[in-house]
Amino acid sequence: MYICSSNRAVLVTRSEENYLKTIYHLSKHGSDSVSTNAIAYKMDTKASSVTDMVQKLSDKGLVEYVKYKGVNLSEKGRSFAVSVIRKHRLWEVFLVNKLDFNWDEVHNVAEQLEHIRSEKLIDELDAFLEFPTHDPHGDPIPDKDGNFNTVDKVPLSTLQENDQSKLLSVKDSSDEFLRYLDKRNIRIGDSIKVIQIEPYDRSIRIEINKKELMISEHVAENLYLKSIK
Amino acid sequence: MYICSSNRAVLVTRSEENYLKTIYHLSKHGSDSVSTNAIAYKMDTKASSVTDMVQKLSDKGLVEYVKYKGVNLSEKGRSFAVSVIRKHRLWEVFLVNKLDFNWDEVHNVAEQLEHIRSEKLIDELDAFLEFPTHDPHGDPIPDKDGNFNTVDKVPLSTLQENDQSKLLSVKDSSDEFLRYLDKRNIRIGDSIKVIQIEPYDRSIRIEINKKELMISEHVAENLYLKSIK
DNA sequence: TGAAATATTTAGATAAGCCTAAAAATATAT
DNA sequence: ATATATTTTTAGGCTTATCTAAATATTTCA
Repeated sequence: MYICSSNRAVLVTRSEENYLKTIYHLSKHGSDSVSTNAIAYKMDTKASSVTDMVQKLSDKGLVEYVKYKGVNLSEKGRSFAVSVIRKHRLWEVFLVNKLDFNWDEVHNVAEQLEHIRSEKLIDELDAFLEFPTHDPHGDPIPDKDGNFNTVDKVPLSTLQENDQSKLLSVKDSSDEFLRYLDKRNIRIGDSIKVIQIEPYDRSIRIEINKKELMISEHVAENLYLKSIK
Repeated sequence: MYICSSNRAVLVTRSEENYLKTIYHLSKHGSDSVSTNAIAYKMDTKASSVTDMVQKLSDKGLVEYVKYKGVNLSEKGRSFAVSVIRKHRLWEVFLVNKLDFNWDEVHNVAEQLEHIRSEKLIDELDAFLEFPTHDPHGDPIPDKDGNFNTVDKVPLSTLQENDQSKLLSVKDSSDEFLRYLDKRNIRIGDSIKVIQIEPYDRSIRIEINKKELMISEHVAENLYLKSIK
């Protein structure tokens, strides 16, 4: 019988945590291996640095790595990545709900806070925030065991005319996009109805908060609505 | 006219912050230069490492360093050290007052949190905690400008029989000592009266919370009471 | 299919922060 | 005062995480 433990005896540095997190995010989309270049691009570093690190992660059993073929997280690696994401998102909730941060201001600080090592800290923070299930951008917060509360979501750009649904999260959470949404009073949880899709450029007229608004296809691709199946 | 700015353009690494903090604490006691060995002992590192770092801090204008003679913080260095101490103590208050940490559990976590870089974060945290003036161990929290709320305090071991005063802070804030105090229900703010001093070993019988208690000289040296002048 | 383009890895360098061992300066004590 | 002990610095190495440039593998497409 195997003890398929998550083996937390492994020491993972801050830099390794960042790599694991990035690989996790990149493997959400395409379901196959993550390429060296994709990681380098996302982390704003060089491919050669990625190769070095990926070899180290492989030696530690955190990723499965085949030369020239890219990497996949191991069970252990996924567990670390999810734990970092959990911390990041809980801190974001703290910053927005308890301190006076706007949702476009939390990212840099949360990127630092996510590396604080203390199980008690994160458990107490979770309780203090009353066990939030989603961060300020609508992304789900994994629980202690790494389980996500998954809800089917689809980009607004895939909806049809007259479809109506609730804004669950944003794909792009850059300062610029979030401020764009603020300016138009678009908030997570708002109900959005597709009034008309312009065939020429696929821009969309929507109704939100009883007002009509025009958004580009690009914006629509970055808004996730609850799937209406 | 000199612009005697605190010159925050200097980049200070996490390790440098730790050295500055340690030098600050060591220069509180003896008022002259801090020796290489004293720093090494306090930081559990080697004297040669301290020499390296102290030279770097000197190059950056954060300390005044004379070979073989030790270091003193510059104005700039003191400012960084105090800023780290401010962050450390505010986080301790957060952990104890908002999360469910005991005062003997905060140190390790605060040592990590004190290095988070975000002026907004620390200002908002300060406000959220309602601008606390002291941390859970009774140590004063400097304000944004680095000013401490100073109150004269003296070790309990210097009091005379029948003297009575309030417990302001602890000198030793190790887990062991704090748990020793917990076990005897001794808390910051409690009023303590010296009943009798045993001449043989300078152990002291005190009255606290209407009960009498025997404490060793060593314990008495680690309890700071409000000076009765 | 094979040449050109692209992606990835390797080799060797650098900087930070630490180490050990040896050398040099300072302090102590007879 | 000078020999001994202690403290501090220097010299040279190590590790982590990065980089550039060159070498090698893979992919693309004519």
